[in-house]
Amino acid sequence: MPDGTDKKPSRIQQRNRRRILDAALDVFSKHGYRGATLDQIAEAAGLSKPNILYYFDGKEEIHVTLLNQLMETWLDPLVTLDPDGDPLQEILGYVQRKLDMARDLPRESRLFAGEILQGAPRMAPHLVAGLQPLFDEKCAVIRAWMESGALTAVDPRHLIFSIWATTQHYADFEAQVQVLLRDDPDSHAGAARYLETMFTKLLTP
Amino acid sequence: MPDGTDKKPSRIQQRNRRRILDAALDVFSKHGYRGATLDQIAEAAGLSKPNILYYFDGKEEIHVTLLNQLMETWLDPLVTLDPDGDPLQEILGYVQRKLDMARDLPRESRLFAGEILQGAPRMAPHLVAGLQPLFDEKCAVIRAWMESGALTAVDPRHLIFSIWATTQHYADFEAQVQVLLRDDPDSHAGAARYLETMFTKLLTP
DNA sequence: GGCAATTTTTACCATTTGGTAAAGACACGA
DNA sequence: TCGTGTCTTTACCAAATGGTAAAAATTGCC
Repeated sequence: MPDGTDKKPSRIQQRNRRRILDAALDVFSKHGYRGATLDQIAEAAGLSKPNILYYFDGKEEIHVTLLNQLMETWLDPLVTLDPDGDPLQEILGYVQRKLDMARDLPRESRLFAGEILQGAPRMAPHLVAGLQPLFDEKCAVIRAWMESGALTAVDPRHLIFSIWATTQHYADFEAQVQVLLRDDPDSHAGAARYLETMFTKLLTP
Repeated sequence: MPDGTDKKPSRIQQRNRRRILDAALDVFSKHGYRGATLDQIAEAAGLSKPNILYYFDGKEEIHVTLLNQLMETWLDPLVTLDPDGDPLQEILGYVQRKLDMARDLPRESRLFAGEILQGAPRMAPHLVAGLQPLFDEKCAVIRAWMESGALTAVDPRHLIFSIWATTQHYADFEAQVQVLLRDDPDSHAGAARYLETMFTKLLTP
């Protein structure tokens, strides 16, 4: 097994670890943690099961690694929210970025959703250490905007929840959305328009 | 095994089937379909595993039974949407009912969310046969309200999605919400106020 | 109480699954 | 080209899990 204290992962190591993580993202997001098997991941990665376990200590480590990597990507749009920008445009831009992520990274969205749905057994520490401070900080920013009169005053916490819920819904509930929207050629644009309207009307007098 | 063609299920049968389904709802909603084991369900129900299999043909039948029962409960608030009522009040009432359901039936919400998240493998027929027609019907009702000028015109499909997403979010992502809201004594009321504001501002000029 | 039908338990089984040991193949610098 | 460290395969294993057979216990009706 590649020692955890290694200085330089070889090219083969980098390539295979990436392969494994990509395959695992596929499988975990499709079947959930317990529903995914190492055999499935191995086949999707084009490697043997013992070979997978040469690169990772076990199923759980693969899952945790994915979750860790995901955190950064996932929080990035919120990090980008600029206290010095135009309040409404900042919020609308955030909504847009989250909606684009739901379209472009549905596997990541579902991996995250599955983990939270089960009570975040492998992610609770990250939520407290990573998400909570950022959430509080941005809530304060939004609250300041509202107190300055730049935005209609609503509870910033529920505002953020509603942004997460409405955007991620298109990835997490895709199976349902697809049945109900049937052959809508560009539902993404429709969702974008709808959400822009909704949050604009909410936040302006 | 109790014959499927039975006329009258005995009292014992009724009691034990109910126990099993309640236990299974607990376990399935907490761990997902594959994550749940018959042993866990059996223990939660206070019965032995073979005894469980005396009442149900297998794990899958228990799951499907739950899903079938759930459909009715789940769709009921939307069924109640009255074409002859006051448009805004009807929508706001629907939001309220869905939010109450997220609080009162979180297990059901998570069971449903988990099933959809995995691509609705055991529910796709029900979505097409049960949900789709109702969805289309109510979209038409809402569209008519909008065309009559009683509500601001937006895409009714995305409106309904946003209602589902924002309300169910409080049940499905409870682990996250709880971390971020920490010791909010009555977050339900806060969510109710926020959502009422949001949908009112969206749907009125 | 006696007896048939229902319900529950005991004792299993086959498969799946996460994981391991150790031998073999391979890469690459001296 | 040789040898050392890296990577991969083969052959397993123990535990967990969905499920079954059949005996034992219980219920409910006459």
